[in-house]
Amino acid sequence: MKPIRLLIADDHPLIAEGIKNTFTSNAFIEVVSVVTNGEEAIDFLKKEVVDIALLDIEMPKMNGLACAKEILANYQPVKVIMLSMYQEASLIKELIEIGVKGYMLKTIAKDELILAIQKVHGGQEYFSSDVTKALLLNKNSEKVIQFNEKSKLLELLTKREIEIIGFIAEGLTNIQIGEKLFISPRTVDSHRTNLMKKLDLHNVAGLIRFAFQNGLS
Amino acid sequence: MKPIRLLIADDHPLIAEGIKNTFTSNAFIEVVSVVTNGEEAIDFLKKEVVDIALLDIEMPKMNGLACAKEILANYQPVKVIMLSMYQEASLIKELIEIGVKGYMLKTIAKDELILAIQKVHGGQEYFSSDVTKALLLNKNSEKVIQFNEKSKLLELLTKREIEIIGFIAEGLTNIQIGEKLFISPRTVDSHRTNLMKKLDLHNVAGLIRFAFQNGLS
DNA sequence: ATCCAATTAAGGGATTTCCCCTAGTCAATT
DNA sequence: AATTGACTAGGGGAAATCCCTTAATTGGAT
Repeated sequence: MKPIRLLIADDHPLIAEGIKNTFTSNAFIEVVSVVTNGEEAIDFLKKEVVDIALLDIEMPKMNGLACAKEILANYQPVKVIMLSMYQEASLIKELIEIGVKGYMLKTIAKDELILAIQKVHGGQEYFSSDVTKALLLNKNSEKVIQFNEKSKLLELLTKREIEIIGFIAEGLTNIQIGEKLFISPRTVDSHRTNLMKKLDLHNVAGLIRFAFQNGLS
Repeated sequence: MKPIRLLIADDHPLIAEGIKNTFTSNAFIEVVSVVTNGEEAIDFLKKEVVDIALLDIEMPKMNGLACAKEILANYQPVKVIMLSMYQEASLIKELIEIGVKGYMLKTIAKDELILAIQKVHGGQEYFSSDVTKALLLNKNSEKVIQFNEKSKLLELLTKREIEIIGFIAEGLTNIQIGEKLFISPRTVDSHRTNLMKKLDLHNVAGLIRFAFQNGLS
C-alpha cells in the first residue's frame, strides 16, 4: 500500500516541523513538503502529486481559506484538511461549502490528527469533536459570521475611506480628521456616512469594531 | 559538558512536540519534560532539576505569565524564556520586570530558538529581533503603554460599568442598553460618563479600544 | 470623448453623545 | 451611627454624530 502523500502549509516553522515529525514514525503517511504560505502550497501542487493538503488558516500571502478554494477548484482530487488555532465556527460553514473535508484545532493530539488524515483519505470527513460542538453552539450567533462578511467588504472600501476609518478608530472627531487631511469636516462626514452605508453599520462603535477586526487600527 | 535541561510548557501538543523534536538532534539541549499548562510545569519543577523553562504565554489553568512569576519567585536559578503567537509588546515590559530572560514568537526558525536557549543559559538575554523592533516602535506610542495602565485600570471598574462598556463596544446606544438592563438611558449615560472619567477617555472610540484591548468585547 | 468612481463640499435636521451638575436608595464597612 | 461606594435618575446645554440630499471636480478606464 502506497503511503498517503501529505503537504503541510503553516507559517510557523516550529509547528510545521512538529506536525511533520508527528509522521516520521508512521509508514502510512509521507510528508512530501512543508511550506509556509498558500502561494507556495499552490506552486508545489503544480509540480507534484499530493493526496492531502493540511492547511493552516492563518498564513501570510495567501491564507488557508483562499488556498483551499484554489485547490478545490483547480487541483482535484487533492483533499483539504484545515488546521486552526481557534474555533472559527463561521469559517467552518464556508469551508464545508467549498468542499473542505476536515477541520481541526491545533490543540488535538497527534493520534487524532493521524486518524483524521486516514479517514479523509478514505473518502470520509473528519471534524474534531470540539469543533463540531462549537459549530452547534454558534449556530445562532451572527457575531462571527459578520466577521467573515466584513472581510470581504473590506475590498469595497476606497483608500480614503480606509484612511478615515483608521482615524475614527483612533478616536479622532470629524474636525480633527479634517485638520489632519486638510479637508472639510463635512467631507469627513460624507466618508463616514458612505462607510456606514457600505458596511451596513449605524454608529462609530460598528466602524471601530470593523477597523479592529480587519487590522485597520 | 552537561546538556541544558529544558522544560517545555505549551498547551498545543503538536507545537510542543514540534519544539521537542527540534532538539532531538542537538546534543547540547535535553528536553526533560513536555507539559501542557503552568500548573504541571510547577509540579515538575518541584521534583526535578531544570535549567530553562520554555513557556507558552497562552495556556489553560495557569498561563505563562503567572507561571513565569511563580518560577522566578520560588524556583531560581531556573531561567525562563517565553514563547508567544503574537507580538505582545505591553506584556514584554512586565515580563522583563519580573526577570524573564527571553521572549520570542513562534514564527522563529528552530536555529534561532536553539541560539536563544544557549544564550540565556550562558547568562545573557535573548529577545528575537522582531520582538525588540516592536518594542522600539511602540516606545513612544501610548497605545501599548496604555494597555498596561488600562489593565490595572480595569480593576477600577465596577461590574455594572464593565457590563455597560461591553454593550457600548457592541454598538448599542444608551437607549438600547437601558432597555436591555431595564434601567433609564440616563443611568447608562451616567455610567458612560463615569467610565470615561475613570479611564481618562473622551469618546466611544476610546471606550471601544479599551474594551477590545481588555477582552471585554 | 464619455463615463464612472473617488473625492470633495455642504444644507439641514434628527439623534446621540459628552459632560457638567444634583440627588436618592441601598448595602457594606468602619 | 456614620461613611463610603455602587447604582440609580434626571436637568440642561454644547458638541458630535447620523443620514438624507445635491453637486462640483478630477483622474482613470472603455
